[in-house]
Amino acid sequence: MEKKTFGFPKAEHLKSKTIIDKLYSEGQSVAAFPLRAVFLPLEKYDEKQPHATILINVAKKRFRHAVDRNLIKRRIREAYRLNKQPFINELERMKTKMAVAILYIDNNHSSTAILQKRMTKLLASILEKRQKQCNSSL
RNA sequence: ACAGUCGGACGGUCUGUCGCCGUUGCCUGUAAUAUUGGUAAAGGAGGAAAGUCCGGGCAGCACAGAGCAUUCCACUUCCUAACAGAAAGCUGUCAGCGAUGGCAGAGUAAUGCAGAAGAAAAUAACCGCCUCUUUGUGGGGUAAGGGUGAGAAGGUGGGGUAAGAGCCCACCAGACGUGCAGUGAUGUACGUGCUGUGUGUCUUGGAAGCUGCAAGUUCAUGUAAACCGGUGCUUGAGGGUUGCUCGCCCGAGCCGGAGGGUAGAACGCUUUAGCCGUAUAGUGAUAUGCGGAAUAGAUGAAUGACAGACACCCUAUAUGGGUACAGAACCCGGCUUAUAGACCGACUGCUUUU
RNA sequence: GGAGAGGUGGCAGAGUGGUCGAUUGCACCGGUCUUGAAAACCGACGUACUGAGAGGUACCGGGGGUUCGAAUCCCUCCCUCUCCG
Repeated sequence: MEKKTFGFPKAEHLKSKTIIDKLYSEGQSVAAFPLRAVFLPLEKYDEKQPHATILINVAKKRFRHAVDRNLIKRRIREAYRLNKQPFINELERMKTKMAVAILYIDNNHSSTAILQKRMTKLLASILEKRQKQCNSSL
């Protein structure tokens, strides 16, 4: 059963309200302007679940019109979709499942090229922080 | 031609790469039409999807009846499922040379109020004018003139008079009555001297049960039909009855405290008061008949990202720049607001041109 | 998505057709008291334009309308907050 490398199916969307609440209250954050990620490793390790579930959020305060918010969300989604593979592989190696919220923290639009660059950096820094934590806890 | 007014209709297209959503077919898989994964096909935002300002459909709850309140609408006729909307008209007023556009318009029988200013805000006499006279800081007449005000007893001119006044006359504005035209608002002719402004209460006619798809229905998960206090069980606790009252109905629980569980799924969910074409009726909104096409239904929320080409616009050329407003959340009918560009039809013309 | 509530000096908060550019409290400024400060008391106190000054005009989220007259009533746009299974 080969999984697609660039897909972003429904199972990878973060939907559960309980996990989201927990994520925002207990999760840790990492920034790579204009993006910010809040992430939380999950306690249960379920084989059927994907390794990372993602939530993308653009604040209404920053962009009043729905058209603008949709455009940014779509660009972020594309950036994640095209650059997620190294991140997923690493999580698979570490045997962790993770919930991640990606927030947009700028008041201006950003081009797709910039977002893609920033996305790779963001995902790398999440892994770095997670790695440190594991080491220190051991 | 140019400038403008009104109405209608449109609001990018194609190719490639990588994705998302539900539908259908096939394969996988199964006890099974469930579930999982794969694959193919044809689809996948708007004229305003927006604001949520009105009106419905739909859903749940409520609804014996009576009275009293409350809110909204208001020129006329007409359309509609309905409306505070649309259509065709009427009157007044403002803007424009004009086509045309904006705004206002139920009634006044009764009754209340009108700050400041002003003599007085409606049985009007401050100044002024005229007159009488017992010459007093007096009596009477007078709404033409002054000043105040949004508004001062319809307006202008003439006659008339002591001075004046619809007191009389002409013209103008309104009201009422009659005739004529019109379904009607209203217009028009004649007659009657009938004539202050604004705004409440009120009157007349019409409408309104409440809550909204987070409505509501079903399933899953999970426990606690447990514990403490108060009150009640036909001598009626408590509840429903639309805002209130009467009256009526239900009938064994109800209120408070401290705590426990779930925050998932499915249905509702898209085929209609809808759209297109055409014929007939109507000035028109619209109605009726016939024929035709139909594929968004997501739910931390899909309908895209990137690259290229074309098309259109701007600038003197392009190698340059630009292509609006804006994203469905149960569904429709309107209104309002935002909007680059561009098309069709009808009409208007002051200063313009032929 | 739907349903409501509100916007007034620097801040809070009254005013619901006429006396209102605006009452009250806090803050700010000046004075009294004190060696000094606080508290208390007294006084003054919005912004812009205009004017020598006295004063005048405009402003109650923005823009229209009704009215003789609007913070108040009506329409429309903007912003803020609350509620829902």
